[in-house]
Amino acid sequence: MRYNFNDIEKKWQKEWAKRGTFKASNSSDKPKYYVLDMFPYPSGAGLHVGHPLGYIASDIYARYKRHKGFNVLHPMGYDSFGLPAEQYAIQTGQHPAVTTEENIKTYRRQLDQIGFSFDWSREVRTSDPKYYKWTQWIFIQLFESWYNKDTDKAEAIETLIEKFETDGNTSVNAACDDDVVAFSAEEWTAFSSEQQQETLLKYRLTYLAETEVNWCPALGTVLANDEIVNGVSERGGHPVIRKKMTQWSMRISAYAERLLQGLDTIDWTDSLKESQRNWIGKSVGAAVSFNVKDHDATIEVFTTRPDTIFGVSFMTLAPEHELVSKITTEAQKAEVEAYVEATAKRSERDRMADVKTISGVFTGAYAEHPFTKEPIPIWIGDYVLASYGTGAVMAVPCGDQRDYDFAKHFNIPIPNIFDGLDISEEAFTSKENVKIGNSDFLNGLNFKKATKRVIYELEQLGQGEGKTNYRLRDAVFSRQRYWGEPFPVYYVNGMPQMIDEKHLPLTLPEVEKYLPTEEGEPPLGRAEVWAWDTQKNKVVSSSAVDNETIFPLELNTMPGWAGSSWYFFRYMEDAKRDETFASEEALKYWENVDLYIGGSEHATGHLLYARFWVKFLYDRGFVSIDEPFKKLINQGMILGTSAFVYKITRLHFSKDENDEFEFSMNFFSLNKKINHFISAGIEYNQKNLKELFIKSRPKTEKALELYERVKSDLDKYSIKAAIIPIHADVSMVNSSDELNIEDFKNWRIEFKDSIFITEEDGTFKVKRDVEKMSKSKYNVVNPDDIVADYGADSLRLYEMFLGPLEQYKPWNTAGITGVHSFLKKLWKLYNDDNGSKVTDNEPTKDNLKTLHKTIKKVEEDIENFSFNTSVSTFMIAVNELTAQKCSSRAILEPLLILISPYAPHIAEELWEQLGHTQSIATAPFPKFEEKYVIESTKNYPISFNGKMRFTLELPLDMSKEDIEKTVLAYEKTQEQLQGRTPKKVIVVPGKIVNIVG
RNA sequence: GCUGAAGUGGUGGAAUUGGUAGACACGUUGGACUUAAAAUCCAAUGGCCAUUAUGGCCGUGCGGGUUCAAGUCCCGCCUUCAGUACCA
Repeated sequence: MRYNFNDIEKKWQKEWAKRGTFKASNSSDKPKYYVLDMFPYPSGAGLHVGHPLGYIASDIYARYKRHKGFNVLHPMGYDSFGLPAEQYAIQTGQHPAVTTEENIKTYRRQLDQIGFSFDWSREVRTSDPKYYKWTQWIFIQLFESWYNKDTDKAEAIETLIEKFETDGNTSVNAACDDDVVAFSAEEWTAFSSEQQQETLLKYRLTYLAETEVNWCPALGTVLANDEIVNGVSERGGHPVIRKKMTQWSMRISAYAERLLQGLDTIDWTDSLKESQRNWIGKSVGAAVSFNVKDHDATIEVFTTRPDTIFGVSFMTLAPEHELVSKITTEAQKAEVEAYVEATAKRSERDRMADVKTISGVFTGAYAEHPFTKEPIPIWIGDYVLASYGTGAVMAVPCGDQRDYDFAKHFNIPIPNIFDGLDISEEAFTSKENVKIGNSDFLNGLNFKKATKRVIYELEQLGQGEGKTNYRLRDAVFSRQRYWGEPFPVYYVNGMPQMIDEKHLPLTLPEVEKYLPTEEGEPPLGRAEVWAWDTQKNKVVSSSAVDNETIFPLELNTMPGWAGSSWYFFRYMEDAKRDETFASEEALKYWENVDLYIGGSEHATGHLLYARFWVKFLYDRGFVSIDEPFKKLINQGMILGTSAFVYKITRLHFSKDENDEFEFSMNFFSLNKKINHFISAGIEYNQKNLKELFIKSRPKTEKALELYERVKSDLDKYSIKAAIIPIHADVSMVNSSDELNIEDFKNWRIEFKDSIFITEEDGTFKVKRDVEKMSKSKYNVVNPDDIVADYGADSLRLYEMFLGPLEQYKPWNTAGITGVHSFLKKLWKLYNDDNGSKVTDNEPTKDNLKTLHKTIKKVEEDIENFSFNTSVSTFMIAVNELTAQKCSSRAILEPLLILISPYAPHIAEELWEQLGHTQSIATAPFPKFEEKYVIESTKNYPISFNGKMRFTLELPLDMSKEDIEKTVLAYEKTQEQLQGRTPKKVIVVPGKIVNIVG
């Protein structure tokens, strides 16, 4: 019987679906375990072999947990809103819903053939109205909430209104906008409805605010930093400017401290926690206000070094700072305006990354030092970012390197306020070993004491206070796109109103084009039916807007991270999805995700937003946990191995210093279009290049002259070829890096008549290089092909075998034969030409030893997510058992269970052959027994001065003293010592012997 | 720039607490089987030197250090990759 993987795999995939083998139950006696993958965006290109890496790992773990007796929830779905579908819609006019549906079908087919144990009955799609109904619902809850800093949690907005009605806002300790003004209860009641709404908006957890965005006027849209290259749009190369825009924001900053503290309670890698900590960016310091001379204005700054306040010699504002236009003097106006304009063209990332070029402009205005009352010049500089802190810094050049560089560059004084420290070369930035000097009442104090004192003095003056600042900014939640969740919002007199939840979902309207409108409104501005009728409670024609009962709807849509911030709860619910986002029973039963696997690129986006929403839902009592992902593992990326063919562009000839020249390849051929390619590795081969030269025919008289001259004296010249590498599709290259020349010629019309300089044996080699797998690099490997040629089990094993899960590693299809032949060997252990050869024979000692050391190793590996090493372990086990001619059921049956999480199809098939009628999926994991692997002797490495010279087999229970005696008496030891007496002998029982001397 | 991660044979990688560096594979070379190819099986395979089996020296990005012993720990560098707030 042969190992017919294609039939076996199809058979079991069908069988699992039919039997509902992997359906999770919401009530079970077994302990629960929730294994989740970050759900994919279904792109038009389908899956390549890099995508399933994490899914295979999580599937192995899920299957392992089933063997270990857990009720496992292992679902999958699609993050199906997103830009690519919209781009495609803009280009082709096809509705994103249609292309998304097609893409999902492809994904599903591809996922199915890899044999994942997903419970597909719980699938979610973020673009499904039944799903985004609840995304909209959560948005409404956020709108109807505020953050009470006293209770340190989100509360219903009604409790805030109550406070306003009884006390005004003076006693309210809330996370809110900076610009709230104090009002009394009476004032509150006297406010108009609009005033009240406007005030509440400053407190709500989602609110409208002016935010800076990258605006591209030509495209009429906002761009991600990513879509901007060198200050212009990636598509089309249009100019991009920073522009303020009213958008929905999420008050994630209210949760900064809890998001930080929560990290201590979850099992994530340190590097990932570190990224989040850094992103949240907590810093403790002081807020200080500086009065501006001759203006009724103050500049608010945050500083982590209030102790250095006497070292301030200038202030720097972000060019976008609102005070800039107010305080700039007539004389400086032109220069300042030019600088502001220039800055608007630079991206934030650009400004942050570029520390070498120092730029800035003096505004002509002065601030007043809070203590000395001395004037301080106010500058603007693009190293200060508007969105960071208050958008202004008090510059202390002696204590901050950027300030120092700025001061040096513009010849601003650098007062030294550190006792006994030299600052003539660079700033002293450490907080350690500081003694403040030259600073009035701070003289002689260290960092800690000076900070405390200065904050006290600032408070006395009413010009500052101690403050903790977070780098984390509120998250912009509006997108000027079509393919996203519509906001359940309409506007009455410019004030946002929520649509009642019983009328949800508010579904996306039809539009004739997916582009922004001519007026620069988002695509929803094109919808003809997009107004809210408050009487009929439904969407009606936009032309019907009368601002009395029919109002305009919000035109922005939600960002990609909206739907992905709560989808893990949706999977928990199976039956009551229409009534609730997830029922209380389901939420209670599954709690949170036990294991989450996904890419590290989500470290600060998705993973932070999801934690924020979960904490919010927890505060409001909708869920019972406040951290969604207990354990998290980042899988690395599988990279492509690109193939390059070398194209010769020029030949460079040299004889001596005075005789050097080049031929362009265009010189030679009669037809310009002929390309010359040279096999990789022989590009400097003189013989080949000279042959090429001789065979060529120059086109012009002048070239012919030169040609003849060189040809007659060719031996004396040395030739170098100038080459450019060109991507060739990896499917045209075999495992020995040889190019299929015919395929390559037919690939593109311009290669048709190319000339190929091959190796001696007629082959043409490509140069390999590792790059990201992508269509444009022609290095994409489709899992469909791998499954067809080698089977899903081989693909699964190979993806794991490639290396550690977290690591980035290149794909190389050639290597898959190794794991494939392993599966064939495994098959042969159970079958020969006449069918099954498994017997009921008693296992030998060796058989048991092999099995049990395999159980131990594999179990440890799975627990440590070291899947690559367990594949090696299986190979070793099968090699050993084959050599032992093992046919014993007592060995081969448990072996199948060990392998089944990795290669489930072949395991099920062999399991069935052994007479089982139940799936292997829930067979109990074999138990490791120490007694089968205990050794009585150890082959000790004997080292001399740390270098291993030979090994010596000794009993493991031999005492240290006896080992030393035996080793020293051994003849090879004496040979090594050559009469010397060892200074020292180190014996580590069970490990090593090292002789020093 | 900032933050995070990674550098070990021709290639992917192994060495889990400092204790035999290169497990397991790929590739390559040689051999068996075959009319031939594929498949399968066997052997060799870090580099250099020497050779009669035996051996010797070097070797985990670079430079130092700690230790009886360093891929592993410490200090200082170099290189590559990722994230950097509207790609998902």
